[in-house]
Amino acid sequence: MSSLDWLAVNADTAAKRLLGASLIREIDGQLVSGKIVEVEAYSQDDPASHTYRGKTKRNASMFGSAGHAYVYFTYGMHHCVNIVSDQEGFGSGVLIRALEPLEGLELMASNRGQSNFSFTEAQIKNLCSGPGKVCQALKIDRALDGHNLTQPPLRLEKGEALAADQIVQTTRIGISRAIDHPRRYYLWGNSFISKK
DNA sequence: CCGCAGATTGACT
DNA sequence: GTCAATCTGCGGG
Repeated sequence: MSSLDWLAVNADTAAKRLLGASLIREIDGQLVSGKIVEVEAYSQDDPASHTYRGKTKRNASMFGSAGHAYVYFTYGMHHCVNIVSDQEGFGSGVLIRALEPLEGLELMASNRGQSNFSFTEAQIKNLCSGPGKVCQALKIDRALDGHNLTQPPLRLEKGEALAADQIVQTTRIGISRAIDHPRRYYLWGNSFISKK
């Protein structure tokens, strides 16, 4: 079932389509999921993209077909997950920067190394408000690099269509090149994003 | 509340 | 050898 054809489009279009979709992780029979509320687009023609200088061992899955995962390790301690977009052979993907937690919040907290999780607003907002946090909460690492997102233990489900005015477009975070390219998108008014 | 330094590993030059 | 699509805690205002 290649039901992720809707991601075989340029990274910016895929990014906007991914807002509102759900990422569902299964860990030992337990479900952990969240709604995608903040993303960034990267592609081979973009100096800020890992694929800008061509295919390497690290970024190979970003050149694969749409709807697969690209997971990389950075800063010596964090993983980040992208959803591959566009055509096979063109290095393109969408970084998942934040989720609105839906299911398995206690397991998320546990995965994040937090104890005494008590569902306060502040604690819930701290679970998945950043790309490193998302991977920690959903226990995503390079073992899932290249994974097909139509299959367990990590799946993607399309959300409801959004009105254009629900999406905010702005510049990306944490990069040093192409810092003026407005390729970051988030849901307007959503309080689970990493930053305004 | 805000800004910044430190942590720590692997991939690429 | 350099540097990274980050997070956290701490110190100052």
